[in-house]
Amino acid sequence: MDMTTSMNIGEAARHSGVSAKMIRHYEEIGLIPKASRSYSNYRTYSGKDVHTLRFIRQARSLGFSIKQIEQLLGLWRNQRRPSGKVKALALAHIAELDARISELEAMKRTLGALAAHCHGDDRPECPILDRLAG
Amino acid sequence: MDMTTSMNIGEAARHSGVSAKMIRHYEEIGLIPKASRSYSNYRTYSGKDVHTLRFIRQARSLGFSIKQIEQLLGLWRNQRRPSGKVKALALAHIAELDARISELEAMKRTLGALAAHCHGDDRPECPILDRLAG
DNA sequence: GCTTGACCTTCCAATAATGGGAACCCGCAG
DNA sequence: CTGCGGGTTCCCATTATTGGAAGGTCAAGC
Repeated sequence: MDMTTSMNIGEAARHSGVSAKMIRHYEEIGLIPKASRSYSNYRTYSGKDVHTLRFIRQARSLGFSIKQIEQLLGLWRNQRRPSGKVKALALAHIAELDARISELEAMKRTLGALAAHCHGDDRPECPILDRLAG
Repeated sequence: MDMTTSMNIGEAARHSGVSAKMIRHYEEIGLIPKASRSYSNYRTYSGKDVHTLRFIRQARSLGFSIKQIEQLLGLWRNQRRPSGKVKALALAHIAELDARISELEAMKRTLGALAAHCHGDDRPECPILDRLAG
């Protein structure tokens, strides 16, 4: 599949790992440019487009938001980008991940401690409910 | 504030830590029963209602979903509940938390490794973008 | 008694990302 | 001609929460 291969959205989806639904969605919100259309109004994609879609999928799989991916795409396409900007985006995202992880771990810790003290049998008394009830 | 104190939604919000918006929402989706209304159609809440709202807020702060909270409320209100059911809910939620934490940590690990190898200066080459580009 | 401001009401919309489905069009094979 | 496997658009649902508009109500102050 070279850069001039032209394919329908289904093929582009298969080759990129991004669902056809999402490809249309990304176009609609402007993350990717509007695809050119065939005579019968079908969207057509090139190998380069598929490459972009893979980039997006990879970024999504690392938890980047669409807005962040917009930035990343811009930097990717810019041959004169300073890698510092990319790194800054990555570090900011890592910080967000850390914040979310901390939140979840705090929940887990609290809940784990409560569950550890719950008999978990047929008796009704339960420190978990007691805590929730404040 | 005893169990017979009657208050408007704003007060109930202040006392429970749940926003008035969310109280209305919880009523709408059936998580809490429809509040009784004053002559002028204002929702009225008792201290007991506020207690329930606090319970909900606490459960939300531990990451329980609304559906899970529905279950928890049912168990809380049931004097003859088996604590095993509560514990099962808690453990299931802990498992979900674990799964989410693992996902986020995998992202963080990958991204951290990539960032570590990025110069982060004015030069354009960047292993982060290289990885995203596949 | 009237105005003002704080409060309440309902309804509608938006967020982030994705999936599901209906109704309809297109092209090819049997 | 029919059927199937694409494609198209449009609307809806998810999860929890927030924002706002347009309007009714209540208490205080003048």
